[in-house]
Parts: sequence; C-alpha cells; structure tokens
Amino acid sequence: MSVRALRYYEEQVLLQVDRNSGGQRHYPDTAVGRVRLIQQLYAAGLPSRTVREALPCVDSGHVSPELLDRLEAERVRVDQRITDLLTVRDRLHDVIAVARNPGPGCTHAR
Amino acid sequence: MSVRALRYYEEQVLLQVDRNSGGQRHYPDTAVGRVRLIQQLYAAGLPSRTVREALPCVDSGHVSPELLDRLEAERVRVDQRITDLLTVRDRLHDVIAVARNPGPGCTHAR
DNA sequence: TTGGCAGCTGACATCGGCGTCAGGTTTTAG
DNA sequence: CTAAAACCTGACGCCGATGTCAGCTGCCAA
Repeated sequence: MSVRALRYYEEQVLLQVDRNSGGQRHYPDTAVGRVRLIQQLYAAGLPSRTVREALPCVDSGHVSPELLDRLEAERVRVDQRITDLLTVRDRLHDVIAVARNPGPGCTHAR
Repeated sequence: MSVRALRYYEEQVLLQVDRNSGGQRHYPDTAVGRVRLIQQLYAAGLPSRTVREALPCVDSGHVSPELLDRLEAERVRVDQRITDLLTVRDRLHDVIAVARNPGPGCTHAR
C-alpha cells in the first residue's frame, strides 16, 4: 500500500480515519481489513460508485433493495469475468506448454 | 467493437490490416478471432506490452525463453486474480443473502 | 530551544483504452 | 457526373487510481 492510496480512500469516504490534535492521521486497526476489502472490490472491477455505496452498507448491515439489485448484477459480472479468466488461463497454459515442448531440440535457457 | 478500437489495435501493431488502392481498410476474416483474443488478453489484465510481444509469437509459434518466463508469471497472476475474484464473489453472495434474508444466523464468511 | 524527520495539504502529471470532433478523400447511389 | 455517404488521419479529451512535487507544520530527540 502506498500512502497516497490510503489518502485517496479517505478522500473518497471509503475509509474512516481519526486525527490527533495536530491533525495527523491515526488508523484504527480495523483499517487493515477495510483496505483489503476496498482493494478486492476495486480489483473485481466494481464501479467505484458501487463501492462507495456498498461500503457503508457493509458497515450498517442495511442494504437498499435498489443497491441489492446492483450488487446482484455485479456478482453476475464477476462470475462472467471469472470464466473469462479461466479461458485465458487455459490459453496461456497451452501457449506455454507448446513453447516449452516444441519437440526434441529445445535449448533450455534456464 | 468500436471502429476506434480496431484502429487502435492496428496502431499498436496487434492487428494486421490490408488496404485497398484508395487507402481504405480491408480486414481479413481471421481478424475476428484475432480481435477476440486481444480483448481477452486485455480483459485478463496482461500488461499491454506483454500483449504486444506475445501476439507475434502466437503467430509465429516461436517464443523466446525470456518472454516465456513473463507469460508464466502472467499465468500465475491470472490464477491469483481468479482466486481473488472467487473470494469477492463469495463475499457478494453473502452480503446479498444476508440482505435478502435478515433472519437466521449471519454466515459471515470473513 | 532547535534541528530535522515525518506527516499534511493541494495541485498537477501520468497512463491506457478508447470517444469524439474536425477537415479532407474515396466510394457509391442516382 | 455529382452529391451524399462512408472512410481516413490527426489530435485532443476523458476517467480513475496513483505518483509526485512543493511548501507547511507537528513531533520527538538532544
């Protein structure tokens, strides 16, 4: 994690941060898991707006039905993405296998 | 597919395109699969540089050992990404389930 | 007290994968 | 043959998550 990213999350109201009297940040220890979650959601490609809306709900445990639908839609997209990635992985696997094993005279550079 | 994207791929030398005497593009029919492949690789999050280097190798069937290592590394990253996405999907699933059904025990799967 | 590291703020820079607009050329319909 | 339609090139715009730089300020050690 970069400091910049933490500041950014805070700025986006994704992460709550305490300050001491001098204005310096003090991260509650829950922040670690929180940041991990944020990164996961970003990595999953959820629109940042959805992330912004979803996180407070994760906190409060209350989800509006509208958001619920959006989350469901996101889940479907994530599923699709997973299967796409599986395809790509297999493809990479094939390319690598063929390249590794082009027959007898393979000069192993490593 | 947008026209712009095709032009972009061509510009990046990912896609080979013929021209007629007047300079207008003429796509060989292999272009369809090609474009699909490109999009898959992009979607998989491979660095565009790697995509640029990998595609000619897919054509020629020849892969330098160096690139091979990079591909292998990418495959690992894709795998990692898949497991991350699975985690997120489960998480979404839980949130949705709980929101739908706030009665029984909350299966807080981390 | 003071030096200096560390943290803060704000703003501008970057990068990738396109969208989009402008201004010119080729193709095509009538 | 001509006008419209379709294509071409080049360039600038955009968005999101950070990097980065500058100019202050707070905090701790000596």
